Amino acid sequence: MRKPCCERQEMNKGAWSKQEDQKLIDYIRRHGEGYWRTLPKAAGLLRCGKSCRLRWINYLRPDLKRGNFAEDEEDLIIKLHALLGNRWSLIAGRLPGRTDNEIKNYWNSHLRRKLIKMGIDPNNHRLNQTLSRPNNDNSQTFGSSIVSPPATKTPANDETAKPHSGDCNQEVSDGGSCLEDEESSMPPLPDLNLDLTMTVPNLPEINGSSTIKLEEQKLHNHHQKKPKLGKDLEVLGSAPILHDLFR
DNA sequence: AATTGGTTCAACCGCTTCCTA
DNA sequence: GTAGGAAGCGGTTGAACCAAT
Repeated sequence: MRKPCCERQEMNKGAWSKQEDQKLIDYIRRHGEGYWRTLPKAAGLLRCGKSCRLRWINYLRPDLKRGNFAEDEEDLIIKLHALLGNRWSLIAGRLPGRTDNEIKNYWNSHLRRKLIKMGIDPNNHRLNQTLSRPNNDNSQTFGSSIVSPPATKTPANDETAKPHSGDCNQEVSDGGSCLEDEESSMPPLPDLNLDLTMTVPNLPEINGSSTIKLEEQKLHNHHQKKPKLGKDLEVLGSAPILHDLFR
């Protein structure tokens, strides 16, 4: 049996009050991030550690950039989504000041619709079959062989979304690497201009090594305790397609 | 002014991954 | 090699907000 995260009954839930925010900010200023499990008690908060972490990461962190997404940010998200699927944290790693949650929300509320309007399937970033191919024959059509970026988990394709499974042995990017693997047998992608450069201030130069540096910095910021970026880091470093793109 | 329907986004939940003993 | 705990991730939910009627 799995223990619920907030097993104590007296835990607060729902929206955070100003006082709670302040307590969390004060505590983290004094002691730094991390140790989420013990933080709430130490900070005098009636929240579970998970909740504190989320609140800090998504809302209270001082380096957050809040506000509307710039056009180049939109572009970058779309391109990264095409490569990585719903790996929001990885995508967020390339957008300084943006959180995975924010990007995920923005994707679901704006970008998805935008792509649909353009006749592009947001799940696989290909031109909608109905538009591009009136003759939708069957599983042979590219629809089924589409690289489904790992993302869109449905019971049916859930497997491909899981790192361990899938036809693309490399966890990564099931999206990315599959994309590459199947590239030759696939119909051409709509011109998404997969040039992943963006003019955002503070964005470290985008290339293989800086990519890794960025992630390493995250590690460093995270109390020596190595978060589970290992795989993704590896992935980013090794995925040929990304390697090339970020060179 | 009230109601309704759509949208947004903060927060929660359940699962996976990683680390350590 | 394995089990347990902690952290992290992505999907989902629901309250708040907004525009249309």
